[in-house]
Amino acid sequence: MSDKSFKHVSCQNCEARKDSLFSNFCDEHTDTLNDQKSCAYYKKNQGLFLDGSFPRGVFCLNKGKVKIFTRGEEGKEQIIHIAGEGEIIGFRSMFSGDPYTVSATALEECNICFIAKEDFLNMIDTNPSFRNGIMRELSKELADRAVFITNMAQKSVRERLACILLILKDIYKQEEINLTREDLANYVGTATETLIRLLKDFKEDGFIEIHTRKLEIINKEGLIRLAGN
Amino acid sequence: MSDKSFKHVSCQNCEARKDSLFSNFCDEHTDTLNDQKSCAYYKKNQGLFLDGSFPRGVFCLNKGKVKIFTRGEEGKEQIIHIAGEGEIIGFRSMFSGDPYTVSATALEECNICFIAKEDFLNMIDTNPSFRNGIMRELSKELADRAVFITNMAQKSVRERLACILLILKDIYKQEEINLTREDLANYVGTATETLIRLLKDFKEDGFIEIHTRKLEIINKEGLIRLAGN
DNA sequence: GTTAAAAAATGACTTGAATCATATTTAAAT
DNA sequence: ATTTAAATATGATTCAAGTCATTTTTTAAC
Repeated sequence: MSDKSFKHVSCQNCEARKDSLFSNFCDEHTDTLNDQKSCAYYKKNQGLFLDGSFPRGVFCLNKGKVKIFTRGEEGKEQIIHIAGEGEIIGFRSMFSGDPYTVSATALEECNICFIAKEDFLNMIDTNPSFRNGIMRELSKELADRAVFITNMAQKSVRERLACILLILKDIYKQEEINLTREDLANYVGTATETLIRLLKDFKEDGFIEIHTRKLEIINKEGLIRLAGN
Repeated sequence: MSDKSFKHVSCQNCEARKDSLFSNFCDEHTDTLNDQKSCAYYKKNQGLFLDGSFPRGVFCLNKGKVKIFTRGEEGKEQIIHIAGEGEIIGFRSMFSGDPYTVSATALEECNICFIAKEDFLNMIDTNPSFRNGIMRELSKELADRAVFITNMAQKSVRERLACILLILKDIYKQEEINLTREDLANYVGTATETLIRLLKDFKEDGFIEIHTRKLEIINKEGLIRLAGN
């Protein structure tokens, strides 16, 4: 399962790249990218980087899911984002000389490529359309986080869970949502016990099906109505 | 008070520019900026832009304070940020073709310059050091918002109020903090009544002094301890 | 297959903070 | 100065959601 089929995807043939900010690279740029990147396998719960450490480059997620999180005062995680296939991870910290302010950990077996800071910044400087893509992405995330803040401030835990399940649906697509209850609670911003109780409610209300730890959304419309945005 | 002394600051002599992303513009670039910008006076509660409308350029705050906010489901405001002198407002939406996702309103009498989208984007394309400054700023805000989300999720209203007061202290500097209780509540993410009660507590605990609507922080250390980060 | 450990679930209890109602103060308008 | 409206303040009540304790289930390790 975790054999070499996981490793050394070429950028030219990378399916994930089609959904990524590298998607409109010309052949030449793609070749260069392929030469510069290195490719690695991450097992479940393996960290990509830690809050406080210094960034040496960016990660590009070929296969799997990665959680991006901060830690609050008592060390409790707050998940800020879950990255899916094709996402570039950690590019926000390329532009300041500062250490990471978030941590990233593989949520499942992942295949992840790495591009050194120098090469990445060179792409930014020399490829205006790529640069624009990056800036657009930065802005989009800024907008997403404003919504996240507002939801945290104004919605009930129940409504927030509905929101998060809808977000996860978009990330996991046809796959079932596969997160620990604790991770899910740390994304919604609630206690694990509360989250478990709400999942039970959602099951009884016919919004989701629970297959041990995996979740399947069976009434998206209902969740949208509940989430209320 | 709100006479023409407010208007037509030149970029060359602008005090606010020294604290802004335009600070290391060379003389030539500063002259160009000065030619391109237009200058306007905003009265209290006047809007700069509204969520959903299309951006036509960026605003540069010369004097005053501006709140950046979203609206939740029932129209309740959530303040995301309060901009002070020298801040460029609305540049996040320059990079996508999308409408604003937040609104901006003057909190007091303001003097605000405007730079058309085209001119601004031209600066980004032709001035790498300015561009880097902008990208650094985008990243910094992204980091700030991750902290904001975590605080919302994990801190009590009391702790959040302490955080926000400290943030406001940095924005208002020597001035007293001058916000309605409602705005402050909409920044902390709580009900106005709860906020009022907590301000009273903070006064009794010797953290702040209340001069009718204006707030003065008299025990910063205490607030830092309470805020806990 | 058995054991150990981690994750998920349930119950009982407590409380922070929201809501609703109303009063008082401050600021703005005439 | 007087009226009106907006902002601030206070009291009473309710409830969503947190915490702590314990049990059951699932997963991983040997």
